[in-house]
Amino acid sequence: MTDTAAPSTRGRTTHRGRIDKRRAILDAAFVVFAQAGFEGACVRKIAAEAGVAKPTVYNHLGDKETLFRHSITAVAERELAEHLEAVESLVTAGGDVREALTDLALRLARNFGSDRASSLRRLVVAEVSRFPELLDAVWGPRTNRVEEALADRLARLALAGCLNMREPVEAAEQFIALLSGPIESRSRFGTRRLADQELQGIAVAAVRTFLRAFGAPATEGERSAPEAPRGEIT
Amino acid sequence: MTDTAAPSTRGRTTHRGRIDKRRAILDAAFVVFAQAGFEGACVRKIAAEAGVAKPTVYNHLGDKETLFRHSITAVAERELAEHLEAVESLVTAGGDVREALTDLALRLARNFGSDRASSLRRLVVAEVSRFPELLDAVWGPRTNRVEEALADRLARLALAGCLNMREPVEAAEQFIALLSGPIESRSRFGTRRLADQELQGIAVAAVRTFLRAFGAPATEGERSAPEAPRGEIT
DNA sequence: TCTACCTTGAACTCGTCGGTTCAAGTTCTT
DNA sequence: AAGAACTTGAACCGACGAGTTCAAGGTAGA
Repeated sequence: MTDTAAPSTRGRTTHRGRIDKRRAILDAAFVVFAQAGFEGACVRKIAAEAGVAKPTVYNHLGDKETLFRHSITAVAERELAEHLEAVESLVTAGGDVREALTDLALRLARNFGSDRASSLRRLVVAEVSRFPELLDAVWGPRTNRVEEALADRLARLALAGCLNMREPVEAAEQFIALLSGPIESRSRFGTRRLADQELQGIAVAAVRTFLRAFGAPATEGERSAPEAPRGEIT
Repeated sequence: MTDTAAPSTRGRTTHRGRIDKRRAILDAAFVVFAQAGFEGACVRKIAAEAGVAKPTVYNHLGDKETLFRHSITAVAERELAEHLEAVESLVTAGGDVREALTDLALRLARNFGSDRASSLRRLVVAEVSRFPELLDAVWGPRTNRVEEALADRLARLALAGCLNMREPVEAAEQFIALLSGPIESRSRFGTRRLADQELQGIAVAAVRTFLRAFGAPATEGERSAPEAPRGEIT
């Protein structure tokens, strides 16, 4: 930790080391902020975690506030991109709807349940009164961008006859809720790490309930049919 | 603000004023903590908000930490009691299941959406790493007590043939998720105050989806029947 | 080799906050 | 009236943290 500047980055162009240090500072800042909150974190600790001197931190990102903003938005963008990518990949390429939805649910659940995601959520919720503009970076400008994208996909599935719903945005909202709610609850606000098996259980349960509510009439026979085995994914 | 000690509390019995002051301090502490977080809040401000001198605060509740704990648990207990009371009142006394569930959902939604509740949630989420034991006060010792109580009620409804489910705890978890998820999302983490009409819409939508998934086969005709008007409660 | 930029560690300023002390009331009890 | 308990304002202390300054290197490019 104290030894920085891996020699591999030496022979590069001038500003290569700078960029590495900036990234290290941002990463360290997120770690320390996530653990202590904005007020509780001190810049000395961030500098130490980044393996960098304190003036260097102020040299790269002037304020503690801007440091906070940048470190948050950096991971928020990565997180949002992952969620969106998972949602965009929801297609019915001839396959089963339940399978596609379960796949999506599992990917989203793993994202939601990750340490980075829960730390990010905790931080933003905690400091939303001090930094209200961070909501836009994490969720999107006006409404939740993940829900929007999911609503688009669900609407196409409904048009294709694979689903049965009137309000795709409402259905998307509830799909996300069926996932994130239990994850938040069981992980006790991100305190307890959820095993992958538990995430699978939550995802399967969410999809089961979702399809019971919004499954297409064609596949309705599943409702009274004997349930698929519950714990694991087949 | 600077003028303290409303004369109305003067002529009481000796310890009456103490209790009033203690309560005022706890209330003020919650307000200030909710707005600034644990580290961000300073005792001077709490004392000022309570209309009380700073030593009085330390006289009643020694530490800043114990002050925090007490102010949080006080609010949390009231909140939890309200939720539990709402859940306990879920009975099917001959009436319609949808009506009873909608009633419950609306009461819970109004609780969730209140300023106190979202502030409480924000605070606990923010400081859960510093005060992990507060989760027990807010949620219950091991699992969410509201979900437990709701699971009991749902199980009885299922036994009475009004609902159709295998895992009442899972159904309860999802019912709560269908409520709290959209409320959290639409209120933007408690930043925006939700109008009562919006809360009604969320409650009705949650119950609709829940009954589509777990409604008893007897009332299944509702699934393809024309929807009830959506915005308001009839 | 020279120069310009970065980094580093340490010290420093300045403000704030948690917590205490104290003398001077104020109110209730006896 | 006497005394106990509580409150108050103000001052005080020690600690700590944000942000700056500075002299001493280090490194890259010309």
